[in-house]
Amino acid sequence: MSDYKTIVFFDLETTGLDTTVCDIIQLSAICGDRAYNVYILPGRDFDVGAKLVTGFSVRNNSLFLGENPVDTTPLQEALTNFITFLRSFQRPVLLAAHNARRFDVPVLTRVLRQCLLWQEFQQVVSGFLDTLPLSKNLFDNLSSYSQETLVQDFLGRTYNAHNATEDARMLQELFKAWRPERADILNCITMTRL
DNA sequence: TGCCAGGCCCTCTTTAGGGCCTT
Repeated sequence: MSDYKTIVFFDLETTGLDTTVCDIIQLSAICGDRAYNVYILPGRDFDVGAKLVTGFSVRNNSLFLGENPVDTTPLQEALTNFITFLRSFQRPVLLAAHNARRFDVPVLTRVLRQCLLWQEFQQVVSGFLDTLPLSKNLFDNLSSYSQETLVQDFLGRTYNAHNATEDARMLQELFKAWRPERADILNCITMTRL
């Protein structure tokens, strides 16, 4: 039975677009005023596009955002802490991201399975909400449905896209502005357990 | 040198192709 009590908005920055191999370098989530953010040192090289778009790089085995080094957390610990963060909300919890079904979900699912945390995750998160089809269902004939354009159109502002913290925060703001009906939301959910 | 994601959606479609969306 698909249902939810809490929606947590999240975003990943990764080393590339190939969901079968890319590494997560930043994981951010927000629900109301409560936020989670972590940086992870990738185990593989960045695709050229990802380096340009995110501004992340690795030098001397350290992760940099622009010219600034950032503290990193081992992947296993980062995911465990993420699940602990999610567990603090009223269940069932939905995780929402833009283009979640095609990008964030396969990446997050793969690394959770690799770290043997998928079952623990499933106990907390009942499903994923994809705000890309949600936006298309809610609003016909927009020129673009990219998150950056939607933020410009609905919130009237530009922001630091491709920083996971800002992306997750802006997605939450968009969702508030859209005020979707429960039925609209349930139409765009992928359950974690079938 | 040239390749380098992939599934959904749309249309001048279905014996197909190109754009979108995520990094």
